[in-house]
Amino acid sequence: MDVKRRLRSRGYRVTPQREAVLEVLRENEGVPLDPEAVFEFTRERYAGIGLATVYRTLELFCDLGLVLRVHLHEGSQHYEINTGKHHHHMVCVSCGSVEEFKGCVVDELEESIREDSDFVVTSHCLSLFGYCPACLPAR
Amino acid sequence: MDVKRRLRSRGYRVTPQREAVLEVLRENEGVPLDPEAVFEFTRERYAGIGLATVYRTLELFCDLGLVLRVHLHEGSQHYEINTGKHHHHMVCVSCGSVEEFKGCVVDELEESIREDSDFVVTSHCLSLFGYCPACLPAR
DNA sequence: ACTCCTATTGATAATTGCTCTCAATAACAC
DNA sequence: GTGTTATTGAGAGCAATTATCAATAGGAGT
Ligand SMILES: [Mn+2]
Ligand SMILES: [Mn+2]
Ligand SMILES: [Zn+2]
Ligand SMILES: [Zn+2]
Repeated sequence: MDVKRRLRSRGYRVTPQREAVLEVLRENEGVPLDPEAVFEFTRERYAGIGLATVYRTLELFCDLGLVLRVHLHEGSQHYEINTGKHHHHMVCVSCGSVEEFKGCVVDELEESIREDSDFVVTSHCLSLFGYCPACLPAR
Repeated sequence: MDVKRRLRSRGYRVTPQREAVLEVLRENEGVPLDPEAVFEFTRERYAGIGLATVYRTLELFCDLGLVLRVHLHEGSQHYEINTGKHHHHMVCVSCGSVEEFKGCVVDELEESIREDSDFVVTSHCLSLFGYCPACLPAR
């Protein structure tokens, strides 16, 4: 694992809790999970893990760039493994299903901003809302 | 006021609390405020207003389309008067200042999605993060 | 393998942002 | 003015997240 090295090189320790959380996120590639869901899945691998540890681990992994925060504008934050492929999400306002889409025009947008404004953009957050194919017929 | 008419026509009542909140939002056009800030400003006009009333009023105004919810991805929700001009925001990760930008490429994006996917997009949420001109020199 | 230092953990308390409840109040149609 | 009922303020309640802290355990050094 490259992750173990990355943790240790920054003074962090490799714990079974952290390994279990990482496994869960990897198994759910493409499915943004909230902390409660990560907690439940991780308990199946490491029964004694505490919810606070899940929160702490998710934040650490975000800092390390292993994991990405996803804002689906629901009650809680969501997280997904960072595959390196930039993308965003479409959320069905009817059933809550989440679909990825790759084409992100924001890179172009950032350029046009560099012209209009003196603001230097370093990141962005984009989510789309609407109806998934399954929910479309019902209005 | 057109707003009074709009409220009454839907069975809502025109109260001094609602008028005070609307005034505050109008005075702060271009400055997304969180409920606590709206509360504090409104108290200067209507000292006895309760925080719950502010929350209820903001939600009502959103439903009526008078006010827009702004996700700056801070702890709390933000709100701004709806001027009818579609735009998004850039947030300085250093000082927290918020700047508007008009050019939104998402409309084009929604089109390309209509081709790639069966998902029907009805709305979107976009925010940009980076450094404002004032904060740039200091890294 | 043993020791020591200290990062990490789990349980739980505390905090935050927001919503609900309910009796008192006040719009406003008549 | 009167009556109906939408609205209000105070405070309880709630859900997500963060802080606290004593106990535990990773792992570098021996
Ligand atoms: Mn994704
Ligand atoms: Mn704005
Ligand atoms: Zn759906
Ligand atoms: Zn700044």
